[in-house]
Amino acid sequence: MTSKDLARTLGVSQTTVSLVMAGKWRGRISAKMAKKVLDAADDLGYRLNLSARNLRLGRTGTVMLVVPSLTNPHFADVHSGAARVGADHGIGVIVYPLQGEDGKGPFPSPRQAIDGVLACAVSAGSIDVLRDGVAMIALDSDPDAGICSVTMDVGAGMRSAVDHLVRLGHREILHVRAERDAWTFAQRTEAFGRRLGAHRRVRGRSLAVPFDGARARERILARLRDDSSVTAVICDDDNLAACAYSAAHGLGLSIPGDLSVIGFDDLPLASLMVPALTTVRLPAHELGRLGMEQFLRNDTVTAKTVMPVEFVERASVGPPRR
Amino acid sequence: MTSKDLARTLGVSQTTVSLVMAGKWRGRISAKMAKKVLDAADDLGYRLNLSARNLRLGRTGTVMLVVPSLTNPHFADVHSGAARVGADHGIGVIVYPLQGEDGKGPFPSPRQAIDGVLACAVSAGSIDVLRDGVAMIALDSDPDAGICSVTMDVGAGMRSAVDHLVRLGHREILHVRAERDAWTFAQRTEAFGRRLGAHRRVRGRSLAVPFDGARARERILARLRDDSSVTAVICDDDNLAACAYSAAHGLGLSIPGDLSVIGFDDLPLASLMVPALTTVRLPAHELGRLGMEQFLRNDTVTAKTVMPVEFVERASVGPPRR
DNA sequence: TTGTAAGCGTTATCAA
DNA sequence: TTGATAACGCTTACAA
Repeated sequence: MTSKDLARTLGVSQTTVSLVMAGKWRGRISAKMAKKVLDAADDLGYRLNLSARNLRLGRTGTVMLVVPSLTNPHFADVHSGAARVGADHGIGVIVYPLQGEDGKGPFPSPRQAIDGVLACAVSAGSIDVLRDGVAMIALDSDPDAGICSVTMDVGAGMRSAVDHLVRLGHREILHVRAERDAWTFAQRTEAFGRRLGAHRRVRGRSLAVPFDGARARERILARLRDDSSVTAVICDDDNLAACAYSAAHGLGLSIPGDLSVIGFDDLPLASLMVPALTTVRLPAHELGRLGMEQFLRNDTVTAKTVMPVEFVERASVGPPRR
Repeated sequence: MTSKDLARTLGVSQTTVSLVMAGKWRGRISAKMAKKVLDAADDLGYRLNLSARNLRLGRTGTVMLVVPSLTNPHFADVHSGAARVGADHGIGVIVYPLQGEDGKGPFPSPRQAIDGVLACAVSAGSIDVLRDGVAMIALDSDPDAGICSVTMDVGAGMRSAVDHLVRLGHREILHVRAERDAWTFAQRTEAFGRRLGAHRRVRGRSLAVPFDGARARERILARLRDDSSVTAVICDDDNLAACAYSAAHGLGLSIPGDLSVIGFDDLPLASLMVPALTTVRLPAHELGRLGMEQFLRNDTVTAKTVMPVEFVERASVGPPRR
C-alpha cells in the first residue's frame, strides 16, 4: 500500500495524502478531507516508506551512536544524553556496537542510511573506517584525529586518583589498565605514568587485563599474590574495580584495610559495591548531550570540547596498612 | 557526488558504475574498466546513497533490536546473538532502547527504515505500538500477543529457585520483583506465587522495587529491617541481587549465613560478586540467535519457541540460620 | 482547497 | 561488454 494507492482508492491526489500524513495540512486541506485520509490510512494499514521519504528529503533524521560494546552502562548514559537532545530536534539515535559481548571482533557495519555518526571511545583505526562521507563527531576519542571532538579530562581524573593515594601514604600503586586500543585508556595510562614520575619514592606498576570479568579477576589475583607490596590499585573502569574486589576477596585481603581501590566511570554499580567504590565520575550523559549538540551545530570547523571529571570519594580507599 | 556524476565524469554509463560498486561486475565489465571506476570513486569520494538503494531494493538489510534499556549487559548478549546470525545473511542489527538510563520514558521512535523488529522484554503495549507494518518477532515477551515469539522458560527458573530454597529449609522467602510492566517479570511473579502455594508451611512475600540501584537498595533494606523473619530473597535479576547484597551489608547480615540470595540472568557480574551469586542463567545469546533465525525464516505462521533456563549454584545460598 | 508533475539516486531489464 | 530507460514511493513548487 503506497501513498499513490491510497490516493487512488480515495479518489484524491498524492499531494493530499502526503500533506495529511506529514501533518502539514492545516490551512491547505479541509479538516473533513484530512480525517477521511487519516481514517483510510488507518483502515488500509498504510505505512510511509521511509527509504523513499529519506531519499526525497536528502536526510534520514537518524544518527548512529557507535560504541565499542553494549556491556557497559556508561554507554547507556551517553546514548541517553544524545537521544534527549536529538529528540528535541526530531533526530533519533540508534546504537551500533562495534563488537559483540564476547569481543569476537566487529560485526559488519549495518547497511544503514544515517545523517551522521557519534563515535564513542573507539580506536583511531575505527574512526578512519567510520568517517567516510557522513558527518562524524568523536566522543571520548583522540581529539587530534582531525574531526570535531568532545572529550572528558580523564588525565585529570587519573591525576586526582594518584594524588589522593599518595597523600594518604601509598607508595606502591598498581594501575589495572584495559587491554583495549582506545584513546581514552591510553590517556589514563599516560597520565598515570607521568604523575607517578612527579612523586618521589612512589612506585607505579601496570597490569593490562582484558575486558572479561573472569579473566580480569584471575590476572589481578595472580598479580596481587605475586607482588604483595601493592597497597592500592587504580582500575580503568568500575567493572575492573569489581574484579579487583573479587580478587582481593579471593586472597583474603580486606578493602580498604589491606588494599585501596579506585575506579573510573561511577556506574550505578559503584555505590552498591561493598565497600562503596571511590571512583572518577565521567560525565557520560553530558558527553552524549554535547556530542549531539555539536552535530546539530554542523560546524565545519573541528571544534574540540573538553569536559571536567569529578573525583568521588567513597569507602574503598584508606591509608596503607603495611 | 552521485553515481550519475561519477559515470559522466568517467564517460561511462550509470549501469557500469552501479555494477562495479555492487561488486557484481564479474563477467560483465572488463577488469580494466572496473578498476577505473573503483579508483575514481575513491578519488572523488563517491558514497552510495543508501536511501536510494533501499528504495530501489525494497529492503534495507537492517533489523532493529528494541530493548527496554541499555543498562543491562543481558541485552548486549541478545544483540550479540542476533548480530552473529544476521551477519551471515548480510543483515545488520541496530539497537534501540525504549527508554533512557533515567527511565524517563521512551524517546520517540527513530525515523528509521528497517526490515523488521526484534522486540525484547517489552510490554504488551509497546508490542502493539511497534508492530505496525514491519515484520516483528517478540523476544522474552508475551507469546500470546499473536506474533512470532521466542521466550525463555523463566517460570521453570523461578520454580527451581523456590524448590532449592525450600529443600534447604527456608520457610520465609521474599521475592524482590522488578517494578516494570513486562511479561518476563510477570512470569516470575506468577511462578513464585504458584510454587509457594505448592509448598506447605512456606510463606512468600513480595516487594516491588524500581530498576534504580540506589532506590532498590533502600527499599530492600527497609523491608529486611522491618521483617526480620525473611531468610532468603529471590531477585528478578542479578542487578537487583547486587542491591540485596548491599542492603544486607547495610544491616550487618552475612550472605549466605543470615540471608540467602538468588538472582536471574547470570551476568558477568554474578560470578564476581562476593560471595559468588547463585542465579538462574537466561540464555540471552541464544535468544538473540533464535530470534534472528526466526526473522530470516520469515514465517507467516506465528511460531512459538521456548528455551530452557539453567539454575546455577554458587555461594550465595545456604541453609537458614534462624 | 486540491491536483499535476518533476525529481531524489539507485538497480534491473532490455537492447545494442 | 556496455548503455539507455524505467521504475521504486515520496515531497513540493506551481498550476488550477
